[in-house]
Amino acid sequence: MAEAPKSNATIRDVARAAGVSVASVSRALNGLATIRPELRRQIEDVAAQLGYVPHAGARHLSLSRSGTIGVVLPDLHGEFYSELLRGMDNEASVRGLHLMLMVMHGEAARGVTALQTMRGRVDGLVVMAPHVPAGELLAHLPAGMPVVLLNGSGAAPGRARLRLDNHAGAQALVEHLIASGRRALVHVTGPEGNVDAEERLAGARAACARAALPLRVIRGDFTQGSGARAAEQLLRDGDGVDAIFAANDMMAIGAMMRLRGDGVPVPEQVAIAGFDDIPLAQLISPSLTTASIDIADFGGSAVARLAQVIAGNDDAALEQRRPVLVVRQSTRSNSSTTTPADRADREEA
Amino acid sequence: MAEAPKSNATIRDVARAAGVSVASVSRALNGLATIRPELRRQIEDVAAQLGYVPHAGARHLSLSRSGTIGVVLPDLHGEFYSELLRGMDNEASVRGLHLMLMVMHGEAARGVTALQTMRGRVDGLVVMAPHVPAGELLAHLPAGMPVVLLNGSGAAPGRARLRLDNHAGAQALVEHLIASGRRALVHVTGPEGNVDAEERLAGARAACARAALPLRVIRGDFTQGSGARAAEQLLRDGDGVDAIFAANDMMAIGAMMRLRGDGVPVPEQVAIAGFDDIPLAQLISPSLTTASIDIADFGGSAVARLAQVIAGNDDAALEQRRPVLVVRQSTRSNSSTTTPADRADREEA
DNA sequence: TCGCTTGATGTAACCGGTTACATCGCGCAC
DNA sequence: GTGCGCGATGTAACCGGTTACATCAAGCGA
Repeated sequence: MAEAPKSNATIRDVARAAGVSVASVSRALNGLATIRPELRRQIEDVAAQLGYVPHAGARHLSLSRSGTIGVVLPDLHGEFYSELLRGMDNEASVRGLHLMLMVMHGEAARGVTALQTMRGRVDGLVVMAPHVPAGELLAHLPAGMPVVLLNGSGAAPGRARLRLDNHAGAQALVEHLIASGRRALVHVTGPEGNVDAEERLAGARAACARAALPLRVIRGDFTQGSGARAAEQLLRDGDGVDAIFAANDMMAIGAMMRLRGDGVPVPEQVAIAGFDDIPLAQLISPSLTTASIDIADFGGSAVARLAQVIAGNDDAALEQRRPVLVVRQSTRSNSSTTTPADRADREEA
Repeated sequence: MAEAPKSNATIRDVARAAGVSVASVSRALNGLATIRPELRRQIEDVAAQLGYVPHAGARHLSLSRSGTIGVVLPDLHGEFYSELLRGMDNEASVRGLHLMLMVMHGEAARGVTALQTMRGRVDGLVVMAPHVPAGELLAHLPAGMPVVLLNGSGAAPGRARLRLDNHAGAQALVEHLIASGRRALVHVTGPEGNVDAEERLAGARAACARAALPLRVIRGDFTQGSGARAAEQLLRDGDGVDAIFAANDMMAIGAMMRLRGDGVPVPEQVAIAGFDDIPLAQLISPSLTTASIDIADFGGSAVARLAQVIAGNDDAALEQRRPVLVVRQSTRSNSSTTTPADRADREEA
């Protein structure tokens, strides 16, 4: 067990106390250059005794490497971001990197300029900003700042980028709904201007168009509450909707709870599907059919990719991930139905 | 809109380009000292043209302030930590502070020594380490590092500290269960060595002792899975348990899903209660009775408190927060029962 | 014995800011 | 006309590390 630091000794204090030069101390403690083993041990002893801990900031300045990467997120609400962060943290921890958090709170303008203050603070950034065009983002970055873009919109030539194939995911989901007999479909969108939301909408539209079915669209904002409101609207209108595809799981869950609260059986009368596959999706009952991203893995990959960019070996390619359709109870086809709730719970338990 | 940085100009580059000294540039850009307004504007222009962005690390070194605080968490799984982090981020953002994340991943030893590397990286730490004695934590901190302890165990004289009154919360919860007619109580604990878990157990024991009722105890580990396993064990034993109090919401939810999956009506046959009041608790159906902490607010307060400590004006007192009992559907007393699931959903919708 | 190589150690410049202190120039009072 | 004070600006030290380069001593062959 290491000694408790008694003071904030500097490397020069250690050098003085050990009767050597700062260079020797630095070398001894970093195990880098050739140094007499005996001297090294002596220096280590003195350092321990003084409770010397290197000043990370100073080291950072001279190495021009901070060992820290910045994570830029639009928000922290809900399980999506916490899973993403968890995956990032895992990967960063393995690589000995620290994570600095930056949440944009929806304020695109302020958030984007805030990125500049990252110069000299982080070695690179993983940016998820679905409401900001990639071009604008990049324009505001300190020159030469390594970046990995997550799911942004617009072109970003020469930049590493990870994207979800939202279109394919949404299309597969809606095709599943249609295949299981649903005909009157509603899509609850994400917030306006959000790329992911727009692509999911497009995917849903494509699937409906191919089947020559209409698609009703209600605007949401990715919050559980907006999903519930969409459900309310449908309850008021009462025009025989038999499937709801929400652009993310939280809205799907909001809608589901609202419908069930009003006695509408899910999935018997209305099937519900989401997008993301947050942990909650399989926990809830009926469990939620969704387009599954391995969110934590996605985050981890982003960090791994950034490490590549920082190291200078990255092909700057665009990597697409295709979500996989996970069919659960919330979209069981009405033909195979028996009784309401309790039976449903059993299937995935 | 700010200019896009074209290079990584330093303050000396700006000084040279503007034909002034670095001191003037520093003064002009920080708006600190007296400087001729005209000169200031000229310097600002040059800086903008060069796309100059101050190097945070360098500034940090000379100011010996990083504007960053470290957040040390035991884990990131589940909604508890994401809510906590969200509250911290909000408060930090208001105060213009950055957040650096450190997750201990349960490895107490490695985690504790890792704290030392925070020297020169952060201005202070908010530490939540329910499995590490406060004394040991503090012993490994760089000297003079401002700290706010969240819910640790052991004494920490002279340190700012925020704690939950786990004992009172658990006691209130169990008293509620007893008051609503439950007699055969089970407590599912958190992981061994976790202070919060131990205090909640003690609170539950106290309530039972006062009512002269026995309390069966099953060990869990705060994960949803362990809650489910506890439920399984009870199902196997089949000895008429009528209430489960889990030491956190995730385990309560795990147990609830497991029981319902097996056809055991909740709350009719078995009442279930958790602890924390994560967002999911009121989302799930039946909604979960729990001891509510305003998690985000708790996190925000911790950051605010740390800011005080850093500023040097903090009384280093221990602040206790008492969770409030939130009664929801999962513990409705069996007397008022009508039909199973659907009715239950309606109450809090 | 001397010169040269080689390995260990020390000296000082540097990373990029901030700021105490020195300097400079100007206006005003004598 | 001089001296003084004062506000604006410049110089250089400093924050705490790393490391290129200089230095020095020891070892070895001629």
